[in-house]
Amino acid sequence: MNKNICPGNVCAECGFRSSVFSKLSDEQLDQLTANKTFNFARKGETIAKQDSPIKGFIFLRVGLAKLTRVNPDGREQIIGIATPNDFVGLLSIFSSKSYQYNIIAIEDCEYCCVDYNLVMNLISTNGDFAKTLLEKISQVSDLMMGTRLDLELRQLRGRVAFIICYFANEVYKSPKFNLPISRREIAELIDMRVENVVRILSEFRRDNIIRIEGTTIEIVDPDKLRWIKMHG
Amino acid sequence: MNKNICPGNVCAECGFRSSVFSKLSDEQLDQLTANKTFNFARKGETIAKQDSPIKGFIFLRVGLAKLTRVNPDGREQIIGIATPNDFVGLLSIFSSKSYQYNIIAIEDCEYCCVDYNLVMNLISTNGDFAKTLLEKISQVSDLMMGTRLDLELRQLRGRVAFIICYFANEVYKSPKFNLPISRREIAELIDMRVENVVRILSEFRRDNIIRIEGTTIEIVDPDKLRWIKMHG
DNA sequence: AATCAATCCTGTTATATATCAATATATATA
DNA sequence: TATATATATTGATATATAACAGGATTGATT
Repeated sequence: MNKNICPGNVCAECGFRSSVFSKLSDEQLDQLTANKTFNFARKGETIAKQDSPIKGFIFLRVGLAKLTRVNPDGREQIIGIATPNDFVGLLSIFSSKSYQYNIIAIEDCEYCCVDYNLVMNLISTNGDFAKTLLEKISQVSDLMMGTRLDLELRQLRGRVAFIICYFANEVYKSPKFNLPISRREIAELIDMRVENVVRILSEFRRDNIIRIEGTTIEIVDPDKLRWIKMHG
Repeated sequence: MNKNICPGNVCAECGFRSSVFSKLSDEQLDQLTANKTFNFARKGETIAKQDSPIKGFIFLRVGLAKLTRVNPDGREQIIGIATPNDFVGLLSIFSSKSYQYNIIAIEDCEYCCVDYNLVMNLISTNGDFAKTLLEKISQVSDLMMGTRLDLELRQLRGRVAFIICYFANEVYKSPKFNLPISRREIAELIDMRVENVVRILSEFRRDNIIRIEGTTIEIVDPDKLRWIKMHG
């Protein structure tokens, strides 16, 4: 990892500032900025490794990353996708000395890593900052939990529809997008088998619900897709 | 709900004190104690209702409660069991003005409800308290998430074994216990159908893995049960 | 261009789970 | 006590999903 100058705007204007750190004084923010590293991760590279010690708070500036874990059977499970301006791994940072999940870039990423001890000190001295952090953690946790619970009681078609809508609405905010993960990874994300992911995608294409061109997916019939997401 | 004198030990000696509020000064704790209500809930009664406004922090002193939610399809899902000394609903209390889940007693319960605004003020003024809270939230969230993720990739036999082990090891700390929930509720908890819960329990009994007498369950062959939990 | 490996895709078959039906048992209510 | 109502149970059947097999396509490497 390289400690570099952040190539983007200064922190005060970055998503970095606007979200979790908004309650810090200018002085405290300067202190933080001085104690962070700026990093790149190419697609496929690991940003953090499950069970390895937590070095700091990871703020994803640009790109997408997957959060994965290897379950006891050795099967790999993707538990979520991190998008720009996310604090990744926030969930477990207060309950463990090591990361509970792998964080792996699925697009080229830029991220900042903020010193762990410094943040901990700020929490102790700045209660409003702590409150913001509590809110953020709570949101992230709620969202993830809600997503998993939603997925659990859908069957395969519903799950595939769900994930297509997720990328279109939440990640790319466009009905046409470049699917950043393989069929295998979709399967790992929504707990199904690769063959069935493929099959159902083909089925959706056959029924003119989506269009597939190489790695690009376009939603053609959003109503029907939404219906399947809810009732499939 | 009645505002009563707590019949147990004073807060300073209660689980209440020992966990999340350990970093408070005596003065702050007194303040908190003065602003809490003590309540009973009989088996089946609702302690908090999904989508209703959050009144305060709920601390479960005695008894068991289930956390449920009604998903968009109207199907009821149990997302977890709260045990004594749990802060229930902690997960969403910072991200929402209303409860994300129902909290329903499955045994007679005693619980305290601590004033919301007071806790919020304490967070702002006492950073170490905030940190403790962050840790607690993080733990709860991790545990719940981990449980759901574990359950997701098990099949039915594995899930049933999981839930029996859960009650024996985590809740009652004994191989013989009184199952506090119905077959239907087990089904809602581990995402399966009542008939299959019954069927698999009978199967386990037939195979001399458990003994069932009325509402009592006893684990007879813990090794085999653990094996099924892991590989079933 | 040739080779290899990974991913993608489709059909067939096996297995797990849900659904339906019918009865028994317990629990609440009048 | 009698009657209704929810829960528990078991069997038969339908459906959804996984597993297996074989081929097509893509991408990287030599």
